[in-house]
Order: sequence, then structure tokens, then C-alpha cells
Amino acid sequence: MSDAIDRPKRRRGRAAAIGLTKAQVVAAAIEQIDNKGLSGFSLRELARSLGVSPTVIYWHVGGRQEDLFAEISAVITASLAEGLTEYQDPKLRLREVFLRYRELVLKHPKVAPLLGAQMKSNGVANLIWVETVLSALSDMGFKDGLLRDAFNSLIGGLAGFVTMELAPPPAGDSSGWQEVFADRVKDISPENYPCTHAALPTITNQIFVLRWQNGEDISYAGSFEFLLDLLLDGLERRAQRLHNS
Amino acid sequence: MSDAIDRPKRRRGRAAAIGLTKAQVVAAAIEQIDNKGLSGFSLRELARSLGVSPTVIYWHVGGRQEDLFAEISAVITASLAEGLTEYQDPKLRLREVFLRYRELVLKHPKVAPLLGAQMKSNGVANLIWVETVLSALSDMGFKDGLLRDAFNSLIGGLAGFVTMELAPPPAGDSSGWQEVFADRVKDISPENYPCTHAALPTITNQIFVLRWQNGEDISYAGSFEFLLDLLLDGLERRAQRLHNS
DNA sequence: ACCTGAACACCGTTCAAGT
DNA sequence: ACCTGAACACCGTTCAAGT
Repeated sequence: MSDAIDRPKRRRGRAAAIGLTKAQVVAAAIEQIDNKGLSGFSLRELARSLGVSPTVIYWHVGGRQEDLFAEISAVITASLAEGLTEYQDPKLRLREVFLRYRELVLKHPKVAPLLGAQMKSNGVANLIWVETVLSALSDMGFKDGLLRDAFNSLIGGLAGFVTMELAPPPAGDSSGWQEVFADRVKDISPENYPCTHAALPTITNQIFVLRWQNGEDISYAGSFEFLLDLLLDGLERRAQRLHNS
Repeated sequence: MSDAIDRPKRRRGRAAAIGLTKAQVVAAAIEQIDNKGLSGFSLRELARSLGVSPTVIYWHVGGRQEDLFAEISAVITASLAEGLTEYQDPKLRLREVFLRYRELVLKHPKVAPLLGAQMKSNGVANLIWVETVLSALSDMGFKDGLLRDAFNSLIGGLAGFVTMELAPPPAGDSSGWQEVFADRVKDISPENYPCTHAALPTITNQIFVLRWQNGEDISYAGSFEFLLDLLLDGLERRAQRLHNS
């Protein structure tokens, strides 16, 4: 499991201390989620993999499971805004930071629900991220209510997209759900759903509602970039309109 | 609890049958989630509220908890595409169907994570929804890969937005997290985060990463409509460009 | 066809106690 | 400061049995 992580120098030759660190606990937790998924994650199992009593997790990371989840989110998105100042054009800055967001999350796909669907996690330490996005939007000319709406559109639309992209399949593939669903899609009636039926070759298992695999298996990179450019171009036009009035 | 739901005529005077129905089980489950949230939901508690052994849930609804969740999602989004054919303009049809999506989910905010962050739930029976969106996009001129990308952009962006909007706060407000976080936001440094600091009056608790309440308490209607129009206008322009080439 | 009961193998969380 | 152990009050799921 996490034998690879080396223990830090134990502080001042204290007694029974094993020398565990918050960072180590968080890293082991990420590893466990990466391997078994969020639904297969448990504090007790985490403690077991660290060779430690369940209660030490509480000591190192705070009173509740959600504290641990928030730490995990923080670690994963830590490098989000590094070295983005080289881009002069605010549009390019935004493009880059959101492409990077997706890449970071795709490195830990099973953690995605934490980022997108838990408030304590998505409200985490990322002030640099916020500042990057807000300053780019300001540079484009947005302020006040429109600044807020533009920000929410980007984060909600793009981070939301990634959340859906990586929505987990049923735990332990419940009795061949995948095949059953695949058959249902194949048999979509051309009378009742003509457009859907006609498009089946290009959409089967490739669009959000008609799929049985998620972004871990099927790439949504193209659609994500399409959405990203749609948003950035749209914002640019809005900004120009603001400027001309 | 669910005393309001009346039992159906029991079939043919059978013996010990209580006369429970799949629809009733699902309705009771929705009620329980509405009241206590998804993290406070349990099959055993649901069975208790129905005055019934835990195992009957399995009998009525299928082998796993996720089957129940899929049923819940289906019920909630059932009326999504009703009577939309009156709109000639495909753009208006899309606008209407996604505004309605948000309204339906806002009626059961605690269920939102099921819709957005579980594949088995968001892949549910909504062929009419898919057909509505696909046919509108076809009418606008999209096909093949672009049809797929346009579809994913709309669903991923907009349903994703709603998922983030309604991301649940920590269960049982863990030790005053809200106040702690609110203070942290208030004290954001103007040196390190100038744009963020300057915008605080209009963004505090109103943008995705800097909030301690979710869409149940703070309305994101404005930002959602902003995003919706951004997407629809953008798609229209892309379609025109297709038409002219 | 519909429902009960008991049983299995787990959970998260708290608290007093050890070094 | 860091860790253990036992205890409490729960879970989801399965299976054999009842009417």
C-alpha cells in the first residue's frame, strides 16, 4: 500500500509515537480512494493500511470524515494556479487554468465527487485560483453582479462538467448493469426518438445521459474544450458589448 | 411521515401482504432525503418509517441501494420534457427545458448529488429529454461530432452547475465550520488577493468557492441564466458559422 | 407474491487510558 | 504530543422461512 511513503524524523525522541503525519494520512487516503473508489473508502480500512488504530485519523486530521475530505481536495488542487502569469491575454489565462483543473482532477478521477459535490471540499483553500479567475475577468471588463455571474458560470459550468464526466458507476457493477443499459440504448425506438436513434453511432456511450462508462474510460476532452471555448468566446463578446455602451 | 400516501387495493385478498408498492417506497425515500439529507438517509430508517422490515425495500426496488437511487432520479425528472413542442424556436425549447431542469431539482435540493454525481442516476430513463435536446440541436444545424459536443456542453455545463449549486454542506454543521469559513473570507488579504478583496461585497457567500451556504439558501438563479444564455448564444453563432461555410 | 427475523460483516465516532 | 482499546449505536445485504 503506502509503504513507499517514508516516515519523517520523529520529533525529539518521544516515546510510543509512531511518527505519523497529517500529510501522510492524507496521501494514504488519496491512494485508497484512487484504488477502491469513494464508496469503498472507510476510515477503519485507512487506519488498517497505515497499521494504526482508527482513532489516530481523528487526532491528525480533525473531528470528522469531512475534514479529511477537505484536506484531500486541497492537496489535489494545490498546484492549480502555478505560473500562469506568463499569459498576458486574460482569455488564455482562463483557458489554461481550467484545462489544468480538468487534468488535475483526471489524475484522481475517483476523488472528483468530493470536488464537485461537497461544499466543504469545493470551498477549500484555493484563494489563488479564485484570484486568478477574478482578475482575468476584471481585466476583460467585468465588475459587480456581472463579475459574479461570469465567475459562477465558469466554475459551475466547467467544474460541474468535470464532476458529471467522472460521476462514478454503481459500486461493484451491480449485476451486469452495464450490459443491460447498453442493450436498452441499442434498442431505442426510431419512431419515438428519431433524432436520438439517428445519432446513435456518434453518441452511444459518448454523451452524458446515454452512457455506461464514465470519463475514466471514455474521453470527454473534446466536449470539454468545446464548452470551454464556447464560454470564453461568449464572455469576450459580452465584455465587448459592455465596453461599447 | 408518509401517512398521507394511501395504500393501493391489495391484490386479490392475498394473505399477510401489507400492500406496499414500489412507487410508495420511492416516494417515502424522497421524503426522507428531503428531510434529513442524503447523508442522513438509510434503508433501515426508510423501512422503519414505512413500518416494515428492511428487506422489503430490496424486494420492491431491486438488489441494491443504487437501484433505489435510480428510481428516485427517474421520478424527479419524469416531467422534464412535457409540452415543449409549442416552442418553434429550438433555442427557446432548449432554454425552457434547462430552466425546468433546474426548477425540478430545486424542489428536491438534497437529491441533487444523485442526479449529477452518480452515473446510474444520471443515465436514467430520460429518453424524452435526450430527444428534446438532440432534436433542437439538430434543428440548429449540428451533426456528428459537433452534435455530441454541443449536447455534452449543455448537459455537462448546466446540470453540472446545478450539482455544484446544491452541493451539500458538511453533515450536522461540524463544529461551527460556517462561522470559521466566513471569518476566513472576511480576512482575505488585499495584498495577496487584490481582485478578490476588492470584489468581496458582491461575491462573499455568493460565488462557488467562497461560500458557506449552498443554493438552498442563496439563489444562483441569476448566474444560471447568465450561463444558459452564454451557451445558447454561443451555440447559435457556431451554428451560423457552420451554415455559411 | 409479499413480508418477517435472525445473522454476518462491517461502519463512524467517542472516551478514558497509556507512554 | 501521539497512540491504543474497548464500547456504543448504528449500517447494508443475504438467506431461510412464513402466509
